[in-house]
Amino acid sequence: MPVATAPAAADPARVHAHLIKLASVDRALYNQLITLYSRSPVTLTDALRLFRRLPFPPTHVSWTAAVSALSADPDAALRLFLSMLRGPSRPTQATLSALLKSLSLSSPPLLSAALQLHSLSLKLALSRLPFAGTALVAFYSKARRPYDALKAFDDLPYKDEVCYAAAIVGMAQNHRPNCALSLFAAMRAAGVASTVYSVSGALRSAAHLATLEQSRVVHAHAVVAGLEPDLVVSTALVDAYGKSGLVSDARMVFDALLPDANLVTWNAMLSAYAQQGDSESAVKLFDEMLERKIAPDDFSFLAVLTACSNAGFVGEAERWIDLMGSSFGVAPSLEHYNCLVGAMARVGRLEDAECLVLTMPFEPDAAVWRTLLSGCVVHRAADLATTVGRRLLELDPQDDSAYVMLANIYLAAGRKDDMAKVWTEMRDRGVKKEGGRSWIEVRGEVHAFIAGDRMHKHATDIYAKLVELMEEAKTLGYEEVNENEGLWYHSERLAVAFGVLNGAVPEGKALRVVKNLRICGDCHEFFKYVARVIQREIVVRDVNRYHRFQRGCCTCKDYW
DNA sequence: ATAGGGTTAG
Repeated sequence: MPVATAPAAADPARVHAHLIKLASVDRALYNQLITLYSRSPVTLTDALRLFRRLPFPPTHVSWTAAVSALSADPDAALRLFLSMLRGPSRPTQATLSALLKSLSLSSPPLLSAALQLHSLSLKLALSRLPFAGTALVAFYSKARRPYDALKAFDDLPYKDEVCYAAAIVGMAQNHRPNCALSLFAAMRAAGVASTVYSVSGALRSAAHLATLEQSRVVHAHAVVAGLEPDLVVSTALVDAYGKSGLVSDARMVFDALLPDANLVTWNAMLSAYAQQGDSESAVKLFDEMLERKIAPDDFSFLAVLTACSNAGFVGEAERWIDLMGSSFGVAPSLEHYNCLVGAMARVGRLEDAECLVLTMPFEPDAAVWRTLLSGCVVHRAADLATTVGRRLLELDPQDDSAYVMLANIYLAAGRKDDMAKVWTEMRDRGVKKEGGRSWIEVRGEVHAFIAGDRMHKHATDIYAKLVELMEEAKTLGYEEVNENEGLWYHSERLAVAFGVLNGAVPEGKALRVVKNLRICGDCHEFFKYVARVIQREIVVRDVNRYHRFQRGCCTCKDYW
């Protein structure tokens, strides 16, 4: 072995000289050396020097190795690529994929350069080759062009596990969870092996949809494929179960990998508790994290503070804000303060919350005003809502939720004229109310509802069941807050009524509904009674958190 | 020889 005769590693300059002597006898070795040196930032300049002083004219492999070495600097990589085109060497799919990767690292990704590269690769008949095609899929995904990414994927005549993974992850990144999951299913149907990449992409999508069934299906698949021990896969599992409301399953996966859990894993578990408003478990886990010498980051504190906010623990939230900067060196951000505002608003300390918003070390953004306004909704503070709503609409006149909240507050306060003004203003500015949508998973199938819709094939049964539930709830003491018939068929009610229909959800199992907006106050009240009527748990995940209705109570303690 | 895909928050 010639390498065995190399001088001792203690003298890197001599090792270097020796390696070059070895390489000069073989072009392949020389090109490999460029790559080897480019792997570490310390030797990166050596890699480029090697390329410039090649003892032979650079081949397409040398060019590709050099482009790849420059991937952290897209402009330089691009310039090098252009000099390649001026010479006799033609780019291959390897060159294109290296350059595309580099272009995707720039923020924002260099789209126009990539488009030119794409057209060049079409001309050279490279775009349908696996490496170039996959690089295109990945590039368009990172450039937020999911449609182009899918087209590049469809163009590939042979789809291997890497391009499937790129497409699945790309759709997950671009908030196309249904698309990502059907790609995952298609991949399995085509007999293409799943990998840690495709599985984590699918799990991220299942997490996005909060679909328990899909999380379980992908989990089972990961176990069979032997991918569960992978840290990223396990972390994605913790997150998917957490988001789907199965905190105990999330914890089981978490405990199984505990010695290896990294910061991201701990944060995923923390935010699972936060979404349930389970601040005791969140804080307990946080302490365990410290015992294991994992240093918390801004994200960890955001999870803990979200838990405090959801639980309405003002004092706790104040302590954490103070502590994170003083004891952990993590400066609180506006988002952290937003949680404290949320905690105060939830428990009805609206003046304190307003004072905090005006005096905190950050300029409040629309999200903060929205938090405060939603506190005004819960506590029916119409006067404060007027000023808060104005500030919010100054910052974001297109925020449909602001108009809706204001109108609801005025309605509850009997100020019909003010309410009418809000609706008029909304219409004049061309703002459309985001429709409430709810969905429920039944036997692996997702059924979606919008308020008042009769699109479902069992609509008649669903409405009949709803009336029945209503009557029974009333015998237990349920009173409608507003004599407003519109509430009767809110999307979340339709979803629950469907879940109660014969055998839709197995006996004794909780009904799990996901809603795109905040759950309506009257529906919230109604579900407390329905849970008693049907004698099982109703779980609703709205935009903010989980609500679990059991024995006439909700885990949010009516703070939300 | 060179080259493509991953987890928390929004």
